[in-house]
Amino acid sequence: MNRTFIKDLAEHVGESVLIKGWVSVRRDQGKMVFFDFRDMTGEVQGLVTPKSAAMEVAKQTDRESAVAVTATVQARPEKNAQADKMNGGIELLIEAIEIVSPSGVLPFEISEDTSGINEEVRLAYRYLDLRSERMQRNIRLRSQLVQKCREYLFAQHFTEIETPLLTESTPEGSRDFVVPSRLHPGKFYALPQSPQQYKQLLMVGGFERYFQIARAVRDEDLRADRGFEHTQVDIEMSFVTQEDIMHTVEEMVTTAVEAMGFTIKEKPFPRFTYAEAMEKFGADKFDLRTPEDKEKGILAYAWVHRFPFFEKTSDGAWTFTHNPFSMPIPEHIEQLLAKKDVGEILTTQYDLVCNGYEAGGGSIRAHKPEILKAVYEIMGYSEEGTQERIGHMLTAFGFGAPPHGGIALGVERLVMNLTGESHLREVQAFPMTRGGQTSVMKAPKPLTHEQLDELGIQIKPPKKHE
RNA sequence: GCGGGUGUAGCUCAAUUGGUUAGAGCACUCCCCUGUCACGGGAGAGGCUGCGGGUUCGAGUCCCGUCACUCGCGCCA
Repeated sequence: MNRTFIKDLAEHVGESVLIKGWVSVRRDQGKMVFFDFRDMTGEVQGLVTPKSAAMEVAKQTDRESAVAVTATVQARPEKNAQADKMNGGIELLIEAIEIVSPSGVLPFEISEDTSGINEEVRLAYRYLDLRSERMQRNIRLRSQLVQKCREYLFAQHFTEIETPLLTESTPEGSRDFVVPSRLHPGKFYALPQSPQQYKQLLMVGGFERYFQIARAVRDEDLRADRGFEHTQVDIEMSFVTQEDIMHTVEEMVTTAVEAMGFTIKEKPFPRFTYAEAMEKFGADKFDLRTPEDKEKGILAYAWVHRFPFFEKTSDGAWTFTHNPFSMPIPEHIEQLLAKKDVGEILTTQYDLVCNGYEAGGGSIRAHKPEILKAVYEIMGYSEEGTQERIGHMLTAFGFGAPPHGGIALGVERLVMNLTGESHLREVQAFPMTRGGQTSVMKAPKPLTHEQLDELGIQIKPPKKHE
């Protein structure tokens, strides 16, 4: 017999069916035993009557065991119907239960919200935590969002391209995660903080419209809304203006979240200059929702643009505020090339804000070598230093580089907005603890001496604090 | 790196001012129960109070150290 999905059972009243899934709960009344069964499509009640041959197995069928159940679908007696529940009008009259895979005693309760459970325990048994209703909903919602974005982008003639994971350390930005090279002892790859340089090179490579569901990794201390790893919808387009990109992103986000049944507070997304945002909200990210909006789960997107390009570091040097590869706004190009009034130069950077979070950011890039060079000069790099860091980009831009720009949207941030979750871990399948330990498995771990030798790495004994 | 919070049964928590045998709910085991739906009723098992040291006649409780988890700051183009 073919398996029937639980959501389709109502179409099979009077028929014998085979379902497969898990036991959510068993209610044993002695002569009669009730079950709630669950598969990826839904839930249904089953019952074993006194004369059923399944009674003996039913008594030993524990919660969360994987089962295959043969049963007749029947309408519930009227007084026992549950109108508010999925399949509340039907039930399964069980003929046989096969315990496909039994479950031991659960380390914590997964039939209720698990957010109150100790994080270490949840993550040690993350595969059980993932069975809980809330985690199932969050992870599926995440998948749907990515699907909708992909559908939109493919419809707009984007090409999905993967960029390398083992790459070069970026001198700017955050601390790199590094990977030792066996073939080149003493040398290291870095994991990407973003596909920034590769996606720009893809523009030089003639793809014009690129996207990637990209993993990005940064070795900075964790927060509730920030992990070592995150995923971004990474986009880059050629022969476009800032308006074009903002329009495309806005349309993608709107199409995706509205297709999923969410409501957006204001369209087109309101825009604030950085100066306006700082004056009005005291921050470059803010929440435009009223208390009623929050209750209704409404999404309040907004753009922030016209950021300062540079800011002073503590030792008085200039550094970029967002992205050194950005173009200044058109009317400030001369000023940048002349390196005049550096603090007043504005960048083409635009950030997408939603419900108080920064959901993404991007810019028009400097595709002309002299503009990029000027940025590095302002930041105090010598000719040689600039060549060392970004000489390959300057070279590439010398071969008919199209004007281009893009954006990266944080998938976790977007899903947090959709679900109302305030913790990154609730929208990632296998997150880390705040201390950087992985779920289920216990990385990071020491390497064997053989592995270390092969990599040419010597581990110093940890420093003793006096 | 800094600051706050937490750590007691498998899970969530309680335990008066430092005081006798550390309790409860859920989960688990056994018994009873033919319409339950977080079923119900009865009985039972289950504890290195994170770890180490100290103060005290006596420490889950006070002190010092340490570890883990967590929230924020620094950091995060």
